[in-house]
Amino acid sequence: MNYIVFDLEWNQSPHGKSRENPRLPFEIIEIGAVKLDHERNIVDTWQKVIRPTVYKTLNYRTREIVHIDKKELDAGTYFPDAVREFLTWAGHDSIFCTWGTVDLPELQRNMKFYNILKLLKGPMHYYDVQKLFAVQYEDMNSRKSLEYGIDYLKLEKQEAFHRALVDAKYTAQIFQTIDLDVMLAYDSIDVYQNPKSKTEEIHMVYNGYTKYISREFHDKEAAMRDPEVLGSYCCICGKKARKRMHWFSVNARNYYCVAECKDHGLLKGKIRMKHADSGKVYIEKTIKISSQPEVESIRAKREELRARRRKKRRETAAQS
DNA sequence: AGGCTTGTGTCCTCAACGAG
DNA sequence: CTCGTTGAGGACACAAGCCT
Repeated sequence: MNYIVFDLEWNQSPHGKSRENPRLPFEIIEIGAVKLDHERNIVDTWQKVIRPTVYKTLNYRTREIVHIDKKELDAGTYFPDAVREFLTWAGHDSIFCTWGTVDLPELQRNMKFYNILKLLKGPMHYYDVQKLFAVQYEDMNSRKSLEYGIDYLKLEKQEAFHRALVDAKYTAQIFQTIDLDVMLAYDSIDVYQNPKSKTEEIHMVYNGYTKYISREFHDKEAAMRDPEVLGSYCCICGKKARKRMHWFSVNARNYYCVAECKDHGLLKGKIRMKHADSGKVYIEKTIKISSQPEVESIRAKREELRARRRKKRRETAAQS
């Protein structure tokens, strides 16, 4: 088993949104990758410039960021050939690692455009090094730039950022500093190819929380009627926990609840609605260990929401 | 410039319910 | 019965911050 730390550079329509191809808003122009063995020693690298077929000139903003000239692009590899070679080089039992959450979806969107998405089965586990960096060095929820991470760790900046192999190397260097237990406790799941059937649904148990990714439902209401979606199970023992506060929403996408496990105490649940490509919806549910003060603040949040609506109504009623 | 995510806030509609 | 109030929540806009 190897780790494949990769990075992409991409381009977009040079003439604005009105003249973009809606199936491919971003076109990959370079793939760079570093292979690490199971002890995270660097053992190989791989890099290819991709010859664009959709946007043949660079968007002015892309030109400012990515230092690739037209000659290099014109001499590049046709995307499907490059991806086939990349995946073969990566090997089937490897785990991908990227800085942030966007590279894997972008890779798959480009693959879908060229009708070769079947070469990469999803959903898949991967390591988001940007997230691991936040867990180990920051406040857990921050998302910093790659350069911030390199500066923070005082690693040498020999090569300029924003070439795929360079950024992949920097990401790999940061990845090497992440404690094994942090890494194992915080893997990520890419759901560009979200679960379609009950058997494809994902149930993950982490240190202190669980994650569930559902199959597709016709709409939000159908999802919020499903017993599996609504259930709150203890993230330690897996037993059904008793609801202390029913699912309530702050907006159209997020639902919260509080439950209590007989043996392991207070739990907080969060449901996030996601839109699948097909127009249907699926949900991501996390259940975490909570505490009395946190439950109080959730309750306060709900009360505040109600109070604000009440106040608003009073004001509008007073005006008319 | 554009995509994506997360959090906030506003406005509107719907249904339940009690008062008159 | 109608009306007003209330909770609930959908639709949408906006602002950060990442990514290129």
